[in-house]
Amino acid sequence: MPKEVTLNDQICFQISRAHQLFNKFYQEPLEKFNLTYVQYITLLSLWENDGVTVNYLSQKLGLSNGTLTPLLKRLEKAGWITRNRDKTDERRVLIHLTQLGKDNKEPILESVQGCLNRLNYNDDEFADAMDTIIDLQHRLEKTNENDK
Amino acid sequence: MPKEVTLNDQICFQISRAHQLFNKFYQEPLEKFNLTYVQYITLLSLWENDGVTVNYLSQKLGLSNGTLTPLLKRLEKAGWITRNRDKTDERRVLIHLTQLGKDNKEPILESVQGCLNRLNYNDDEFADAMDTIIDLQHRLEKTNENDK
DNA sequence: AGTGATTATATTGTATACAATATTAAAGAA
DNA sequence: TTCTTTAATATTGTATACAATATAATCACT
Repeated sequence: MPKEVTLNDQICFQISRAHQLFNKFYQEPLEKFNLTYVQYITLLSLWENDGVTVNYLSQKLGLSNGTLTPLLKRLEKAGWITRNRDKTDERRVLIHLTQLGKDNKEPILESVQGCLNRLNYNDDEFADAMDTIIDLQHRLEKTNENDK
Repeated sequence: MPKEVTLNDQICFQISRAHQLFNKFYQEPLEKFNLTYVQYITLLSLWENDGVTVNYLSQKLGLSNGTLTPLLKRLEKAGWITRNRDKTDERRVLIHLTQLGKDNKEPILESVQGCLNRLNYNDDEFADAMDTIIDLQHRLEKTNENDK
């Protein structure tokens, strides 16, 4: 007799839930900066590498340019970044952090870290959790590759 | 000297990636049924419990009614479900599977299972991965609770 | 029965998210 | 140099996703 397929047994569903919970989780530490979770992740990438193209961010964040273009415009409007055509290659748009974007790195990271600490992961637990998730990604990527 | 905060070290980011990859992963098995991943998850819940309210689905799926109402209307339009006001309590909308929705349970599950098998999880690995994700959810939920 | 509070769903506004298409610029070929 | 191809970003259309608000029905209390 085949086992019944239930919602809660689906790993995709549990990953979705974790994703939703993270979105909610980040609301509190980011509220005072008027940032969403995805906008924070974008800034995180820019704090690592500034002055990059939309395409670079798209690869790094795993988001399409159809998602990024409006998102970056909102970040620009809020004063965190600038968007400028590359003078040497006018197809490209270069994204740079503004002084505001640079100055707020530490306060934002502190606010987020304060919340992350409340998750109470010790180093081993955290490493194990990351390994499990990365391993899942690899399995999914391998399978997705085969589709092409 | 404090460690640098990088994108790839963020567990939230890795969860997001896994979520995105799952969305892509489900495209292939669901394409022939013209279903999205979230629509599939909704049907999965209805195959467990049919004739439920929007509110019930909202709780079960962890989605707001602002998300579910248009999603259910699309499922209705495609012929998978019906939406009817409860005669005994006209505030409620009861969601029922159509014959099409019932008849396609097995074909859809088979199509999905065929892809899931390609993830190559054995029972122990799968159980461990699920435990890790559920544990993460609990940590996030506990923290989110404190915010209220 | 009347009314205030509660419940259930729908709507609105904003923000992801991506596929497909369009636009423009650069690079390469004839 | 002109033409084709390629590359980079933007736009459009559809689908999540949720907070805040609106609407309507029910419940609880007097």
